[in-house]
Amino acid sequence: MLKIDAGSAVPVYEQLKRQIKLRIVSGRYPSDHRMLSIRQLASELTINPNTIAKVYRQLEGEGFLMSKTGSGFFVKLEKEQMGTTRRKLLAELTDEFISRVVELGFTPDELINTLSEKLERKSADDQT
Amino acid sequence: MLKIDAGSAVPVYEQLKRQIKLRIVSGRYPSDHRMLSIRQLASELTINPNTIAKVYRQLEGEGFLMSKTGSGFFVKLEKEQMGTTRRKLLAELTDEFISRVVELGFTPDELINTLSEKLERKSADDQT
Amino acid sequence: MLKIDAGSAVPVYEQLKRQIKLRIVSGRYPSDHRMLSIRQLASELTINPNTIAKVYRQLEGEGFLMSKTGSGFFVKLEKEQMGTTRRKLLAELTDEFISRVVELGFTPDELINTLSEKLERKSADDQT
Amino acid sequence: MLKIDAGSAVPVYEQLKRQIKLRIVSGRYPSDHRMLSIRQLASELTINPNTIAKVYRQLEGEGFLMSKTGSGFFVKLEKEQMGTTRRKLLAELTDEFISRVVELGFTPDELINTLSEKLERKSADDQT
DNA sequence: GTGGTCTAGACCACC
DNA sequence: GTGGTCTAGACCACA
Repeated sequence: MLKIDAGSAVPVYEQLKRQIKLRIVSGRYPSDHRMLSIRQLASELTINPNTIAKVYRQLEGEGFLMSKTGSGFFVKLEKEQMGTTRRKLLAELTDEFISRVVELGFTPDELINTLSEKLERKSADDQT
Repeated sequence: MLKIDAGSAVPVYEQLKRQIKLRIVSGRYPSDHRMLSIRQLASELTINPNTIAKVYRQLEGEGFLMSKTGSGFFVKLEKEQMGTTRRKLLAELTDEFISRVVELGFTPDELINTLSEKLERKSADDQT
Repeated sequence: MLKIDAGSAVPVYEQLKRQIKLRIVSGRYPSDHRMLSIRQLASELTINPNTIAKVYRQLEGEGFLMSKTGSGFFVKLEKEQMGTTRRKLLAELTDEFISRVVELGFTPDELINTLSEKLERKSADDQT
Repeated sequence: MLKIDAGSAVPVYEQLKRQIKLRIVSGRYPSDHRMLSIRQLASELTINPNTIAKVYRQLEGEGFLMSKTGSGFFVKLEKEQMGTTRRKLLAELTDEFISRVVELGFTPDELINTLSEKLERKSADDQT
C-alpha cells in the first residue's frame, strides 16, 4: 500500500511520485502492469482525484507510465531500463549530497567516515 | 561576495541562509562581525529587502546572529560552537541522504562505492 | 487484417475509421462488400464491441457504409465516388497541414522544400 | 493578444500552448521576457487560472519557460535554439502529414502538386 | 467504467 | 503581489 504523510513538507503528489517510481524501478510494478484507476487510488488514500491525476500525468511525462484513455494507466518501463534508471536516481542523489557537503568544507575522508559510521549504527539498530 | 542563482529551484532566502551560515561556521565571519545592513545587501544582490530581513531574522532565531536595534545584525557564534555546529550540519545532511537512498534498496556497500568513485573523479577534475 | 496500435495517441475508434475508409476508397472493399459483424471484428481485434459499433455507425453517417437490419453492414460507396472521395480526403489533410505550418511563419518555398526532401529520403529508405 | 476559440475541439490549454510557443519561437517573446502573471492572463481571457497554470507548467517542462516563485514566469529559449526549434516543429508536422497521406496511397508527385496548387491559390487570395 | 478538460476557490510559501 | 498545492465537483470523450 502507498502511504502519504499529510503533515510532511514534501507535497503529497511528490511523495506519491517517489513511491510509485520506486516500485516501478524495483520491478514490483512490472511493465504493462495496470495502475489503480485515478478514482480508486484517490478514494483509498482519501486524496482528491486531481492530485492523483497530476502524479500519473507527470510520471507519464517522465516515461514511467502510459495512459490509455478509457482503460487506465499502465507501467511502461522496460526491464533493461530498470537498472539504468535505478543507478541514475542514485547518481543524482549522490551528486546533490556531495555538492552540499563540500560547501561545508569537509574533506572526502571525513565524509566517507561519517557515512560509514552512520551505516554501521543503522545496521546494528535494524538487527535489534 | 554572496551569490544568488535566480534560476535555481532552491528559494533565494534558502540559498542566502546556507551561504551565510557556512561563512559563520567556517570562521570567515567571526563572532561580533557586523553583517551588511539589510538595505546594502539587498541592493548588492538586487534582491527584495524583505527577503534579506527574513534571512537575518531566521538566522537570529537559529542562534547564528544577534540584532542590536538601530545598529544592525552581528555574528553571535562562539568559537567553541563552530566545530560542533559544522558536524551537526553534516550529520543532518548525511541522515537525509541515507534515508532516501535506502528507499531505493541499495546496499551500504554500493552506496559507499558510488560515493568514493564520485569523490575521486571530483578531485581529479579539480586538479585539472 | 486491420491493425490497432493500443499505445497510440489516436483513439482506437479513429484508427479503425481511417483504415476502413481507406480500404473502401481504394477499392479493396468494393460496393456491397459485407463487413465483418461487430462481434467478429471485436473479438479478432480484442476490442470492445461498443467501439466497433460506434465506428460502423459513424461510417454509415458519412455515407461509406449501409446497415441492413439483421444481416449486417455493407459498403455503399459507388465506383464513381471513389476518386472524388479520395481527393477530398487529401484536400482536407493538406489544408489542415498548410494552416498549421503557415502559423509558424514559414514561406511556401521552405514548405515545399522540406516536403520534397522528406519524400526523397523516404523513397530511398523504402528501396533499401 | 492571445485568442481562444471556446467552441473548438482543440482544448483551450492546447490552443494557448501553441500560440505562446509560436511567439517564443518566432522571437516575439524574447529570452527573459516576463510572461503575464497567471492571474492577469486568466482574467484577460476570462479563463480559469488553473488552466493558465497548466499551460505555463507544461511549457516549462518543454523548456520554453522558467518559473521563479514569487516573481513570475520567464521565457527561457536561447536565440540559437529558436531556429532549431522552429525547424523541428516543421519537421514534426510534415512527417505526420506525409504518413497520413501515404496511407491514402497518393504518390509523392500528386502530393506536391496538390500542395503547390493550394499554396498558389492561397497567395492569390491573400493579395485580394 | 476509464481518463481529459475546465471551473471555483482555499491556503501556503516566496519575493 | 507572485507561483504552488490541494480540494470539490462538473462535463466530455473513449472503451
